[in-house]
Amino acid sequence: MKAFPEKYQRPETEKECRRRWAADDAFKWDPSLPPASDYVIDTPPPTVSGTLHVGHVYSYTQADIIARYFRMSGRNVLYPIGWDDNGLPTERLVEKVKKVRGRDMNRAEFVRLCREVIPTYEAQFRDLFSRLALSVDWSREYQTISDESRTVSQLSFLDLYRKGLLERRLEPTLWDPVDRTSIAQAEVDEIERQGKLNTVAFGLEGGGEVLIATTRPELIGACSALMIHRDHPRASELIGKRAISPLYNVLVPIVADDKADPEKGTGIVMCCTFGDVTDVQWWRDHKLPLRIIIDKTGRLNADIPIGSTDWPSTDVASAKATVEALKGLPVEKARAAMLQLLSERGLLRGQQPTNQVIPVAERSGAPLEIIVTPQWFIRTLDFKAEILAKGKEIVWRPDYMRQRFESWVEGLKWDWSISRQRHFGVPLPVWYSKRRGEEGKILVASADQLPVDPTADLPQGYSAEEVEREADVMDTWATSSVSPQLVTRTINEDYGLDLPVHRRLFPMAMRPQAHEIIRTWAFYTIVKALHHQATIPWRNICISGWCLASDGAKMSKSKGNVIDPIKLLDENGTDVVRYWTGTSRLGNDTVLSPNTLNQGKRLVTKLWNAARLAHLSLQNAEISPTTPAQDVRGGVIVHPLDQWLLGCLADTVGKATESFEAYEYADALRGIEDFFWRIYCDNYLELVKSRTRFEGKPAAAQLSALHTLYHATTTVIRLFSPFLPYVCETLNDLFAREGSAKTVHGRGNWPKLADQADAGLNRELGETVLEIIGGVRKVKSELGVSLRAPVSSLVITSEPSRQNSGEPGALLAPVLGDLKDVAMAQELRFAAAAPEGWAGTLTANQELRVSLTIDTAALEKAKAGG
RNA sequence: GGGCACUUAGCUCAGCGGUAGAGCACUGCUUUCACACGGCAGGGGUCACAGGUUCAAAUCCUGUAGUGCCCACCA
Repeated sequence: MKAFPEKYQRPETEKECRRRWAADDAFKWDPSLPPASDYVIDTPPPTVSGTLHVGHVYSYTQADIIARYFRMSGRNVLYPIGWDDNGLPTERLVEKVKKVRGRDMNRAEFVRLCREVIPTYEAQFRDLFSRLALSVDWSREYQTISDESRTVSQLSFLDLYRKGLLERRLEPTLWDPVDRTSIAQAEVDEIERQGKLNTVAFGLEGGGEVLIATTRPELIGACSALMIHRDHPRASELIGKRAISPLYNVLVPIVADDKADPEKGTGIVMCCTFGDVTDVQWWRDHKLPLRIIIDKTGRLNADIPIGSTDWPSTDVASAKATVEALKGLPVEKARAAMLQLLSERGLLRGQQPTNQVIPVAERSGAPLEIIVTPQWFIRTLDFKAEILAKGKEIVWRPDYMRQRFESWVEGLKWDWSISRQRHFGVPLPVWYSKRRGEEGKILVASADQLPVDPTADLPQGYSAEEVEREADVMDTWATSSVSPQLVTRTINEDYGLDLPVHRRLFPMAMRPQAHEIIRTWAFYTIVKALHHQATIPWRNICISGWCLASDGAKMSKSKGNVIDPIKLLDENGTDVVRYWTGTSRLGNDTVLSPNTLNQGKRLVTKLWNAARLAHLSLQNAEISPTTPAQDVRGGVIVHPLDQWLLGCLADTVGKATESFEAYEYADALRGIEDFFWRIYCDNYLELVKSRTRFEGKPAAAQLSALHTLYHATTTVIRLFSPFLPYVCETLNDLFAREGSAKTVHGRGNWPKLADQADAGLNRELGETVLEIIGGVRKVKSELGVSLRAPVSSLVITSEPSRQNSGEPGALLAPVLGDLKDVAMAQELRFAAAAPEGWAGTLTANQELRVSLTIDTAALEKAKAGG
């Protein structure tokens, strides 16, 4: 064995471990092993859009703990890593860093800038993940914007298009007027703000008026109907009549619909194309005309065909004046202007403040508009039942996270829009024909020409003049939703680069991810697997919670409670930080608590020192340990306390294994820690010291102790190693015999239950010994003397009720020497009753005499039974 | 408005039908002999509240309140 260093040199050791893991290819998937042992992880490719977050540390470490366990347990783990580097977040980052605006540049130039900026940020993530000791296979690193990823993503497009699951449709879409792109339902956030509910008077055809309430008066021009509930007092009077919109004088039908709440506002609401999602539904249900007055930048149009046949006005001239007054104004300003105009004419009849929750774009924060543009949609609404069924086939960890998925699917209102009017993404692989006779025909790229950029390439058999080029790109989720397929490089039986590998690896074993992207990443990945192969993408999904600041609040820049993960690692060391993540189970949010970090620090130090003690005894010993089970059976480990310790260890191994198999790594950690501190360090090491180190002990007892020490220490190191990879790797190496410098994290290196001694071996004896040790410690503590203070006489008696059933000394005979040593007792004897006048505990002059009464019932029973 | 989770010692959490647990913090003691980044002992909780089931409830059921999240509505 190597010499044991005085102190644990953390930064150097961490580096050395990483070097060795890389040199040994320790974390590579081995294709030559039988497929049944495969354990494939669908690692989240982090969005490379800026700052590292402690949340990354938290969730990626949890996944790694699981990965390390499964690898050690013998699975052939494939743990890939990639970077999601395209899409809106990256564009915004590049715009910030380079101080440019993507929309003012041509695509090629902007993409060049993106590719220039990305590597710096990827390097930061690579550095963090590597320091975290993620046991990923770095040789499989990929980018979602690489040629290969673009090919796979476009293959996914081809397959869905061919199956009719992906369509180009001209229809209302959620629109971000700041980023000027269509977005998906999943990218919608909400903000709360103060708004005003305005009561506005509409005229009635043939005289009279009707009052409506609206928070968006600037959309009066887009009004295509008024909606009223059947139970509204004026329902019978109004339904079927036509109203005249103020300022535009457009004739709009008054329509009955039960979604109009008679209690809200005036009970009569205008339907505009489009103010919100309900408008879209009304527009569809009642086949209302489309009246668009807002453009893609969120401003009011100048060109509004009022007066045309499907946009009739009773006073076209004043309508045009209104259009003229509002043209080019952004919605907020148009709203103010409109209210001004209404109030000048006495048409604004009331105003009351109201708390509004309005939908905004997640990325830009801009209030959304709903705009009619041609976009590409993946069909989801027609497949809710199938998607839900697939969700039920997957094991959600924790199980309740499935509910979030299900309520999201049940609440879907839009198909999945994947086209984005942006630059840096995977291009939609299509053109539109301009050939005579097939104008507008969609020309899809062929599989063999991928990856394709329609703005640069052409469809086979067409000239540049014959096509209109699709300039949109896919949303980043359209690509990251095939993250498993990016790894297998194959979509399904028909499309791909490596079908045999895909057949072997897909569906995968496990997806780790955070809960806030269940509605996006988890959902989209499930949809893609369903559409491509009618299957689930993975058998398990592990949902991690959030990391909160130490005050329990969400970390955010504005609160100034953000912690830099690199600093956290510098200050504490990776193992300590990983310990903290390991104490929190899947799905639970956690606070970054100094207490827990401190606990981890203590553990690492204690582990180091306990190993050092064992090492001191073992380094010059000539022993050849086999397994705990064999050494007990083979008569090498003969001492009852050694057997007891190994029995406890077996129990710990069994429980930890069981917990890990259920993905309850936090339970496993707790059990391992419990054994390590309470049984192993606090008691066993104290008990065994004399037998290993003092002269004059029987050789058999010493050999027994040394073997036990070796087994217990090396097993504990392996048990802790998924959590504390660096210190465990280092310690494991120090105990390695010459020429066997295998990593502790190697496949199959998890302690096997079959190799352990019998669980619970000599349990009663061990517990009785602990009771005696505890009793002596308590006496010494209460008397305020050192634990090392010698005891002149230690007398042990049984509980009064047991006193007739025999001498406890006979039962404890084999461990008397150990008890004497650990208690520092010069004399140890058993008595039927406590000696007269001792009264349990006492001191006399310099002498410490201790009398303990213990319950030996269990011990006797065990003796009798065994 | 619907759903989910949580509410246990000052703090962070475990326990989930059978005498209240851990770590940190607190108090006292303890330092040649692995570790003072240690050890030992101790104080501290009517397990959110109210009902119910049970021989027995922190644990199961019902309801209430608070916290967080998800979803929906938002004229």
